[in-house]
Amino acid sequence: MTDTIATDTTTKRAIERFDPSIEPKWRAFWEQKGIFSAGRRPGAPNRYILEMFPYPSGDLHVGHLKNYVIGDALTRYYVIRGYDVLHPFGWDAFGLPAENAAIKFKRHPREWTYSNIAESKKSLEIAGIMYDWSREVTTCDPNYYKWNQWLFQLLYKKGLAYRASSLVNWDPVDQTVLANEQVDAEGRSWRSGAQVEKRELEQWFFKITAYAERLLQDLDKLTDWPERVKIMQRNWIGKSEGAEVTFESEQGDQIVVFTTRPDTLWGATFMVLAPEHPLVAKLTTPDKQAEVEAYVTKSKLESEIERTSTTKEKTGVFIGAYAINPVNDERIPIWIADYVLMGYGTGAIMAVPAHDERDFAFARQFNLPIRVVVQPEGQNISAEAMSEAWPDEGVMVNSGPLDGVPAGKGEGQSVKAAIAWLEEHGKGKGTINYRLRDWLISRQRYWGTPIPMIHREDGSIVPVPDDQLPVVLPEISDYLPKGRSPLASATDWVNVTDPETGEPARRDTDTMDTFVDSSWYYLRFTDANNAQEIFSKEAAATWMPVDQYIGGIEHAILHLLYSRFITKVLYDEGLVPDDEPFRALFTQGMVQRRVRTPVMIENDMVTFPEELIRKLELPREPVDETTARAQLKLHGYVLERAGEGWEAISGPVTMSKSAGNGVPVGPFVRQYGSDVARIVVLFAAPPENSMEWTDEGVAGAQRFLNRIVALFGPDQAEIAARKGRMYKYTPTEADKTLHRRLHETIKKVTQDTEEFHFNTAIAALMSLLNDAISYRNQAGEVTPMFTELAQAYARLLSPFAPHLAEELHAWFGGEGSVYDAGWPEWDEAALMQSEIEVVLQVNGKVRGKINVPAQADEAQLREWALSNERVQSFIEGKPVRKVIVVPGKLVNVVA
RNA sequence: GCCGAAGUGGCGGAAUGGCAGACGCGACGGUCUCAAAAACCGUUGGGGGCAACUCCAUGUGGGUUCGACUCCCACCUUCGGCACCA
Repeated sequence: MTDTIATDTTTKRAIERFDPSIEPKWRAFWEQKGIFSAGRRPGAPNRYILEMFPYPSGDLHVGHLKNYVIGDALTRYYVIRGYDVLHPFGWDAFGLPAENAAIKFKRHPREWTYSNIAESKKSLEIAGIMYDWSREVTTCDPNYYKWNQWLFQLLYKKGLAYRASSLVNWDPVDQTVLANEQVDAEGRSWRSGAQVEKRELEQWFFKITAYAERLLQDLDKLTDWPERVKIMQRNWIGKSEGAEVTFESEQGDQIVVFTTRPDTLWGATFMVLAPEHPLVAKLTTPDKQAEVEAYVTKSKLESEIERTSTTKEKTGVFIGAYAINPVNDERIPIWIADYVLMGYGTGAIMAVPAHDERDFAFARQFNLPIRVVVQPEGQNISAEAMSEAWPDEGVMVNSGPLDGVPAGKGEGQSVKAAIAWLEEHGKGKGTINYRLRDWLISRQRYWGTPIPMIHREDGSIVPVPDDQLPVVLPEISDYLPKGRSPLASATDWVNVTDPETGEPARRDTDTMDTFVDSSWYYLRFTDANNAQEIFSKEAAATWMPVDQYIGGIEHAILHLLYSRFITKVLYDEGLVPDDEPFRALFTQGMVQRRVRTPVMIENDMVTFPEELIRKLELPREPVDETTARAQLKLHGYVLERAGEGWEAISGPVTMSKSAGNGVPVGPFVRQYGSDVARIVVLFAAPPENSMEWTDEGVAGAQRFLNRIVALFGPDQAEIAARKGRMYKYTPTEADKTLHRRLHETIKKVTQDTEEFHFNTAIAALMSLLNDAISYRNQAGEVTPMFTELAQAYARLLSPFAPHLAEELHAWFGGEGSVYDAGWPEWDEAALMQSEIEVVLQVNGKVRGKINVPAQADEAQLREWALSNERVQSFIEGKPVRKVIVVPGKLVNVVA
């Protein structure tokens, strides 16, 4: 920090720069003093701040850092404010990627995972992200997954874990079953991207549907969650109210349908079953057999994307059978069609083409009858003339007991009336349906928590007794996926004796979905080293719920919904104090960076590099420059000169290993400092937005820290010498102004930090720095006011540039850590100005400004405004109709 | 198709009913230097004017208001989520 590199010609003071080599000593200092250890301030109000724990992917780049920098800034803010803060870290270490990497690099998943953890941890330490490492958890450690197994058994005992055979999502590449949440809209696996197939398998499920209503209702309690996350969860839970109505086939088989419009039952003209519906085989008449089987087979083979495409023409087959409409005993044909999904409702619908868009399209496609039962007000629609369904309000017609009732959901309206009628006549009942499915947790893979259950020879299942947990993942040599769990090949491990009878039995060979591991890890942090329990009630009561959870929007549904579910289960068990895990949620935006690819230009002809040819499907043969630019532009690329050669520069894309645009943490921090990286990330954009990482942004952050050092560095001894002394002096105007600016800044930084407006908090600190520099240049010496400012500045900087803040604190004679120095408080009185500027408007346009005493009242302001020359000239002698006076702000004269 | 968010200088963004463009980046001019970099000083929304100044301007069109980036209505565009959910 002492390397003088130039001389400022105006003040002849040595210029110093921010030196990143000061950082390691402060990290060691914090570590040694335990500044960021939870429980350091017993009795103080506490905070639990948590970033979503990562999958250990090895070397971190600065894009990974953003999440941690936000959490670290908040942690430091609350620590300097005097809170006892829990800020722990861990590793979501189980899961497919380790196994896939193990297969690819021929290393054991454990070895690969732990070496990644060591590397990632080093990056975080170098970056000075401070965690209470004594509470580190690693999900692939038996001391952790033991409690995963315990949790599984708790759910089992409560009837919330069950085994069932069902049609499940099968990923043919990763060779495993996936949860619904892990399959995207196009029917592709979240990991492998492969088209998922449907298979009938026996699997373990968690009964999350038992909590559907609470998961939905309690979203309203989460006032500090982003609205869009809550909306996504609401949509995912997908509650709809309606009725179940029982139809009967002519042979007497009961066919239950779910409908949200039981009022339109009288308009049902046919019925549709999902192709997979269990009654299809039984009901199909012999003459239709071949046709129906062909259709069922075809729809099984069709990919999810083809099947669910909304633009597709409706397809279906009449199965030859008829059902009786329970409300009017009408005989209606039964069809199968793939637009009816087995996974929703009952897999069977009554079709009311007049009032449902899809049924309408189907009826038109196959010439099925349409009957109007809701007549829109003031219209008289007829089935023949309809060009689209009428799903809206009107009055019920052709509906027996419902005729004349207004169509709608409210009291005294058709839906309620229909449900009442159905219940009274025993033909159906009001019901609520959710789109949420139970959580399928079995995985036929090696690298996960073994499911702690034992299968007896008679087919029954018993849990592994608690005192035999954990069921340790066995060592095997071949973890290649093969359609059944690789664990099945560990025969010594699989073959056990029944804990109750001593008879030979077999272990369950599947492992748990990694989302089970991450659904409760935040609870383990409260008591991470407890060998007796999953966590103690007291520890959970002390810290839970998490006060601030920070992570990516990509977990809006999966992880957050599962965590809420598990917390509710544990709450019902009396183990946690609150039935929601995360009081506040913040979803941060991505860090992006442009990708630069060198391009060959010879004789004005451009040859694209191989990687761009493949990625953007560009021509292999050389093209002229204009064509090249146009082709690149289509993909958001520009062609630019770079030194001697040329580069194709992409638009900003998320930093990632695959895009090759990550800036590694280690080298960056060593060259520029972690404080620079933090300022870049926090200042560039609001933290919820994505931000572009640029060299200019880095230079700007560096400049800011350099200016701080250049201002305070040369004066450090003098500032330190004045520390704690009280001065009696008559403040100059400049003193008063700087004092006011300091307190304005304290207020703004405090408020902005609490609201996650780190970019404006840092802007305020830059602004104050600019003022302080001007002040110091004019004063020409270290004044009492400058000393006051310097002391406060170090503390205000501490959440954002912690190493420099600690250095400043030490320079200025501070004892111990800046984080024990307390956060500066602003003084409202200091914000007052004796004289303020008031804006004068004529007809809403600014026409002048006057300086007036701050306490000037309305009458005075009015007087001054009206007598103002410029105001007069704009009134142009017209009569003044109205004068609006906003004391302290403006006067608007309406003429 | 449904739901949601957003649209402000060359760029990131600031201002949630009261001076639009804080802070930063970039650009331009200057100081220092043999030169460059760094650093420092200044200018920087657009039009008009020698100037004091003035007009226009926050996606588009309307409205409410003394006053609208901010509130209301309609539309356009972009992004995100869901999507044959009965």
